[in-house]
Amino acid sequence: MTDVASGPLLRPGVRVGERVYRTLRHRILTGGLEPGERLSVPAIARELGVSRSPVRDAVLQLVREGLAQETLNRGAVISSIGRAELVSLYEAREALEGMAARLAAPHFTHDLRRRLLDNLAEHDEVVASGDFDRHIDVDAAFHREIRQSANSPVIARMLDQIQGQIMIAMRSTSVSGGMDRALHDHREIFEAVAAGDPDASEAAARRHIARLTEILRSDG
Amino acid sequence: MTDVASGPLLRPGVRVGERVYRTLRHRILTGGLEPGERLSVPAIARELGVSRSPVRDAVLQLVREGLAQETLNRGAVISSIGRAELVSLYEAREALEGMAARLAAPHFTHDLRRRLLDNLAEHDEVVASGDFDRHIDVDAAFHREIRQSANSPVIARMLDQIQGQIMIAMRSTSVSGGMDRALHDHREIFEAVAAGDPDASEAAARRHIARLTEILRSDG
DNA sequence: TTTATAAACATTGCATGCAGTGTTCGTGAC
DNA sequence: GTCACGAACACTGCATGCAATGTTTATAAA
Repeated sequence: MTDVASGPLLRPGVRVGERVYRTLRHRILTGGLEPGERLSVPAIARELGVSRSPVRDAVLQLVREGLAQETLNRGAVISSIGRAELVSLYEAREALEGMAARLAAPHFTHDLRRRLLDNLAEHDEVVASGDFDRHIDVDAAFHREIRQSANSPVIARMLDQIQGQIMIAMRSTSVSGGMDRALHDHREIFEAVAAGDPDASEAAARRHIARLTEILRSDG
Repeated sequence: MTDVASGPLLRPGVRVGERVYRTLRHRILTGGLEPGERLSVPAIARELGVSRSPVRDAVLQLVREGLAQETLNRGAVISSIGRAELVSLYEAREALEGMAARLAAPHFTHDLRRRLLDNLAEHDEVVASGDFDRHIDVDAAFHREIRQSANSPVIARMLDQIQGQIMIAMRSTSVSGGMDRALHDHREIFEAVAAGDPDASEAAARRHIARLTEILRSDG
């Protein structure tokens, strides 16, 4: 039992509701809770050893964020992300990742160069070893670096949100366009951003995402 | 007193919390509640004639949406949207409005043509009469038509959210680039979308927003 | 008059009560 | 065996209680 009350609940400065939210979000994103599964407030409260109030707050936040969906008087269930919804997510992601890369280009620093090169090196190993799970992580980390460097909090927040929903969908619909191809795309984005070229950076980032969208639209 | 319990509370199928949320959101967006103002849960509950629970739910949603900000144990206040945050909002908006226009182009219908032409005609009158408030409304309606035609629920939802925060900021920082210029931009977007040209549609929409972003970045 | 202190007050965040509603499961008729 | 019905059960959503915390006001000292 993952009791929320254990560990950093004692630390003041973090609401219990916030901790419950993070716990549930983590479970959803890592597959511990599957699409369609009910989020019973009393059951979760019992399991985590807290009252229903903070659990209710957490569930409402998940709904607001698109990770769960609710029906009146019937509570919330983990979102089932359909094909059409997933396409829409990728459309938004293409636009925002493109803009993030554009904005990151003029903010390119030595430090970012180092982190991106480290990431690409690790990605190389991962692709060579064929470890798909690690690929997912390294891939996500690359994009996170880019969007944090864009220095645009709104874009960063929206991309985080999109990322969460995509991760749910990925459990049922794998839209990998190939690990090696993703790595190749990342190198292109890196080159453009490192060169400080906003147009090329945006174009490279968009191609990368648009390719996945196309796979989604065509293939089953 | 705007008692939430009056009116459609009796109608089942709408949660009280949802009604409180809409009431508060409307007040924030129309200026009834100003940036920095506290959102006292007990006070709002008393005023609206409901208990604290649904009010608390509503306030948490507003925070989640970026319309309010909270501090631990000190509750929430209406967001003050600073210059940097506003720029970030416009950056995200540029990317998303551009993509919305791109997606709307292939979905152009006779019905959409009529609604956009109506809007442009009305906008003409409004500009001629110099009515700035109506300009805001007509302008927003134009963009709403475009993004609803994009048929991408994620993009539509995110643009709605951005629009809300921009409306707060607009009260202190007017970033109008001129009503006539906005109307001119809208005509360009209309032409491109009506022609079914995705690239031109996206480019026109982005120029329109980017111009405002530039005004923001430079001018005080 | 200004500053320090404490006491009164209000609010937050979690816990819990409860009516209304939806769901499940067992019983009996066919 | 299958279906209809109803009772038991569980959950949702709103209301309210309460300890901890923050804020404000009143009083006293300098």
